[in-house]
Amino acid sequence: VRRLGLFRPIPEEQLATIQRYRTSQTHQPAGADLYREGERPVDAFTLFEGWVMRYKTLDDGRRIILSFALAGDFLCFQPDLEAPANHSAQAITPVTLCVFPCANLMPMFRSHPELAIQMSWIVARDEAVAHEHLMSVGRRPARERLAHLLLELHYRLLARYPEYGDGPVPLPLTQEILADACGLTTIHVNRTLKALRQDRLLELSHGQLQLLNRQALVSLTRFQTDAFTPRPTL
Amino acid sequence: VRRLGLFRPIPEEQLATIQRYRTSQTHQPAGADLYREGERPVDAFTLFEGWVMRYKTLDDGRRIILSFALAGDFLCFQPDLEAPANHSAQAITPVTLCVFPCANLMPMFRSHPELAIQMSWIVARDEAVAHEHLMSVGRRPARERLAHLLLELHYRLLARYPEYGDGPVPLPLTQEILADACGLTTIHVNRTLKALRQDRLLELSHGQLQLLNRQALVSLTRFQTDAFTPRPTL
DNA sequence: CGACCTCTTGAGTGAGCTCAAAAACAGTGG
DNA sequence: CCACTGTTTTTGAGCTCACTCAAGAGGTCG
Repeated sequence: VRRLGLFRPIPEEQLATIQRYRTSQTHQPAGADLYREGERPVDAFTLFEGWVMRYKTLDDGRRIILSFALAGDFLCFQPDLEAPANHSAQAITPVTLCVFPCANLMPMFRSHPELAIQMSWIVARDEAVAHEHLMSVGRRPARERLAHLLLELHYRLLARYPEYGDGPVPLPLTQEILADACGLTTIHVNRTLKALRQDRLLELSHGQLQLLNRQALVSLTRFQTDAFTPRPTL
Repeated sequence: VRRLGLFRPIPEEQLATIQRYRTSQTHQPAGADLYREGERPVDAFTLFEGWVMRYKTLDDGRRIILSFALAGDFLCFQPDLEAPANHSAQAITPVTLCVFPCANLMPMFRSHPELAIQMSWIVARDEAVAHEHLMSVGRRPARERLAHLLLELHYRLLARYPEYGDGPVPLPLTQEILADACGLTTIHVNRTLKALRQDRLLELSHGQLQLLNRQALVSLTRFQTDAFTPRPTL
């Protein structure tokens, strides 16, 4: 029961509340769509385990990945909960989710205002992350852009799973996914990774990421941790 | 009194509350910094009149503009209100602001939960706008990118000031600002604007934007209004 | 009437793209 | 355990969109 939606201590009373509004947890296989741009979402989620990507597509197939969600992140909150979703979300690995029917969210906030405040924190953090990506995609060259993303993910993984320490961390992202997150082509991501590897900055293969020179990476990308420190979980 | 922070009707009781937590309105000249990345913000604002840009810079001067705020938008809400700001905001034109000391925000939300819910709406809308920009900057070529931004601004202006109708709307942005919003160079923005003008899609000069072929612009940029419709104001 | 932005145009370069194809890998069923 | 298939990674060659550098024209404000 301790792990039910909790990645930091929450008062007992509040926990009981949350449990009242969520239905039980579910599993989804890799590749499952959690919700789709243009369709009215029925459920919101807290991610327990696994990787999820949030993305948008243009009708000709161009895609941009908005963010990666890791354990503890909340998915599918949007301004108007009755409106169609403005982006899609898909499981990258098999995932475990805690389901909150969207229709329950507003009542939940109204009866437990503390949760509404927490939600505004969560969304504000998501916005800060989006701003960080905007900076990368708009103003950093491919090398810095990719390095920055990998540093971000490494930082977030380590915050969540400190046991990884200095060793390699699992990173189940294809080069195509990295490309869509950085606004580059798959091919150019490949070449850029090769360069980073040759410069002994990092190693990425077989789904494992190893930072070889964190110092150099941080100064190359001017990496700031602010935006990526975890926030309270619902 | 009707225009004090209100761009849509708000119940009397709620209005009284807001007024209790805000100090009176102020004016700032064009170019004034409202808050700066890395410094702890003291006030949050509702913008009454004028244009504000939110932006981030890298230490070597590269800059990206995250969003433009128009009348009714709320500025300077962030996850941790005690932390240094993660981006800067500057007045583009002279502005009129309604000031909320940051220290008052949390107490205000706690005593009036409805406002916390509205804040999460506002932030979620800002996030959706950021996502839209991410799509542009990451996946659209210069022409579409610039046209999309101009359409967005035109759409938002018209929603706020319907009296402009089909005519030209004031757009007090330099090409350098447009460039930093699109992740392009000033020079390339200039050439791209020239091309859009020659193709009779739009006219932009002397701070006036005129759409000449809205139809073509919408289909060129696949413009969706969803993200940009106004939300409740604080 | 200068001084300073902002806008405009030209010429040349390069980072990242497209097209094409081979090599490595992972999952599947026999 | 292996052949088979589809996905992912890797490499080469050539091109183009957007960038840099440079300089002139136009506006605006003291």
